[in-house]
Amino acid sequence: MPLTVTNLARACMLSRSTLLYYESIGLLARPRRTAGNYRAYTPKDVERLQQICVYRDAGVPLADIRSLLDGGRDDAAAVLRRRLVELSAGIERLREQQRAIARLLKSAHKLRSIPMVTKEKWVAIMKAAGFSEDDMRRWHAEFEKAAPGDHQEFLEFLHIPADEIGHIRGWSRESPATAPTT
Amino acid sequence: MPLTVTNLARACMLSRSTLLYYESIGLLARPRRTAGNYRAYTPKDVERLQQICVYRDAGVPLADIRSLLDGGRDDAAAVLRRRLVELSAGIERLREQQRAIARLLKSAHKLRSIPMVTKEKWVAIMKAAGFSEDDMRRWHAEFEKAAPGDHQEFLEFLHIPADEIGHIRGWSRESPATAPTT
DNA sequence: CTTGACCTGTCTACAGCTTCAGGGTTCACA
DNA sequence: TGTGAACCCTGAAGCTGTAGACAGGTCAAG
Repeated sequence: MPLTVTNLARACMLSRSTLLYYESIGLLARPRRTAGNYRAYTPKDVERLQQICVYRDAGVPLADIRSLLDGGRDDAAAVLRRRLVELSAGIERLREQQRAIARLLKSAHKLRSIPMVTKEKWVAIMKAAGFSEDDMRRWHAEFEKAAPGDHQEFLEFLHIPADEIGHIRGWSRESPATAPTT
Repeated sequence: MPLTVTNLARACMLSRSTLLYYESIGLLARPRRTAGNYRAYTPKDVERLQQICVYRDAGVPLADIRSLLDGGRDDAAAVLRRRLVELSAGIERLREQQRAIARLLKSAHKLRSIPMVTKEKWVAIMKAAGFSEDDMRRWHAEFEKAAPGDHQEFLEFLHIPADEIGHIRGWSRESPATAPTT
């Protein structure tokens, strides 16, 4: 009546695959085998697995668990304290997501339209992408020259009022598309 | 001056790879290309990406984001509320881990020895694995017959006192290893 | 014309598993 | 003795979302 892999897995609330995986990465030693080549776990294997589970339940990465149990000399307490810090960060991240969702739901009636790209946002994006004011002027000029229709559409897309659109397209036509940077 | 992939990525605090990945899975449309085959993103692309980022920041899986933006008709609010529930569960899991670590650290002086396998634990494991009292008796008998030395070692391993070990091995030898289940 | 900073697509890796394909073993029951 | 269910085996591939490396194309400036 050897202790087989599925039985041990059930006893430890893990899946058979998980045990096999642990064995494959060397976290769990290869247990002895029965005549029929079935895994037969010994109490030592079980003890090891239980230790693994303790750390696993604490969310310690498998690599760390291995070094704790094998190398032995990394202080377990240090690893756990490090994990504690990670956990705080993790919880904070999730809370941040909760807040983001709360904000979205609060403006639920606008869900369809978020996020509207406005002139301001577009400029911010382009600036963040490293475009200078000059770059943008040349970009408009280029756009106006190459595809005036699309340019108009684009400006409408940014929800810019008609008169300002006229203004922009005006100076876009005047300024040379390939003007020097200075 | 087209808006290229790296620039857009930087502007949105993503990596180039991420944008390429989104494009590869069809979450982001393939943008138009310049003469030199560079990606040139339009405001529409940018808007799409911004919407993606909004949901991404809320931790919504990419598949859900796609169905929200494309299929359109899964209620965004429903997805967000579902995500909210997941987040609560996630936070609770992390808190549980914190508690587990706290318990471990409280008994720091014992860190070396956790978790000791005792007779009780072993029996619990075997029971959880579906072994009946009878199964275990037969198991002992089998063990005693096949490898008496290992049996002794195993019992010591479980921290069972010497006299009880003698007792167990005694009846193990007497009872037939292959006794019927009844 | 070269230099250097961009861009291109493709491939690999990460964690921690799960699932699959294509078999062998064990055991109770007829 | 045969059959079927419920196990077991190995090895490989797939999953999520992202990061980074690679070899080569493109482009503006000197």
